[in-house]
Amino acid sequence: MRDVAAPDRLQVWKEEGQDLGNCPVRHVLDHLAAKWTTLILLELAQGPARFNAIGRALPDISKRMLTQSLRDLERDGLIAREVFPTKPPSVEYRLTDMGLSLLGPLGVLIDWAELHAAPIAAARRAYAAG
Amino acid sequence: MRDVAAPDRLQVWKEEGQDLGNCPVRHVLDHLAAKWTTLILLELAQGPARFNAIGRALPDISKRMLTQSLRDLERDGLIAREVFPTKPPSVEYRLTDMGLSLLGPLGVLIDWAELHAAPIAAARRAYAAG
DNA sequence: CTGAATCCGGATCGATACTG
DNA sequence: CAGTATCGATCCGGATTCAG
Repeated sequence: MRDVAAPDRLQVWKEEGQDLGNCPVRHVLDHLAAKWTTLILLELAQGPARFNAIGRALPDISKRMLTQSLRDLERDGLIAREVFPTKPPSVEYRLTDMGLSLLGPLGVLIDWAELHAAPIAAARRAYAAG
Repeated sequence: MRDVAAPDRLQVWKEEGQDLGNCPVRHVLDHLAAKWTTLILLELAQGPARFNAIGRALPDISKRMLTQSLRDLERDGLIAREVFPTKPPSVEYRLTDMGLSLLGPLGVLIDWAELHAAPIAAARRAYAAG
């Protein structure tokens, strides 16, 4: 059970003298929070896709953010970018093995989020009211 | 296996006409990414704590951010705030049941992050070099 | 088609000083 | 002890425009 292990994690880190403001976990969480990277990962989980195909799948993303998010993910080795020298050129993005392995933990979190979406919304309303 | 379910999630959402830019999952991920909330949750996982105690455990957090992060978590019902009318006053924060239930999924993600921290760092260096 | 470059408004964050 | 108020710097994200 991770419910038992998790509480000790922070203590272990502190004993190891980890920089809590800059630990490896933070980098991962930052990515997940980047507003689009998670959706891109989920989209690519359905198979490789090209730039505009991803853009179409995520209606409200701008080209700027799509480019930036893809670069971030590529930089961390979660997705791979392959250019086909066709005319006009096409670029395909796909999950790497590491990116694929993130889908599991991510799914767990998504399950939690969906399960608790209603209680959270309720707590928010209660907080606003009181 | 969630590795199988996750890829379909996005497709399901789209079929349901979900607003991908504003889905419940996003709210949760935003919190985890808020740079401090995760650390606060881990700290409180070790037991209830008072304002300054949390602050001391997280060396580089400012009072401003600590207050704000605690408010956010309280607002969403992940932590509870109890004021003791002592003199001087003391305020204790503790995880709610819902907050406690988040530690599991969070731990899974942390495990992944720790396991892949080295490969990610390597990918980053390789990207910077190439 | 696939991006890069630029500009800009708003949100965010940290430090400081102050209150009950 | 437990915050609040305010200011300034920085960052982020969106729209637009340009290029290969």
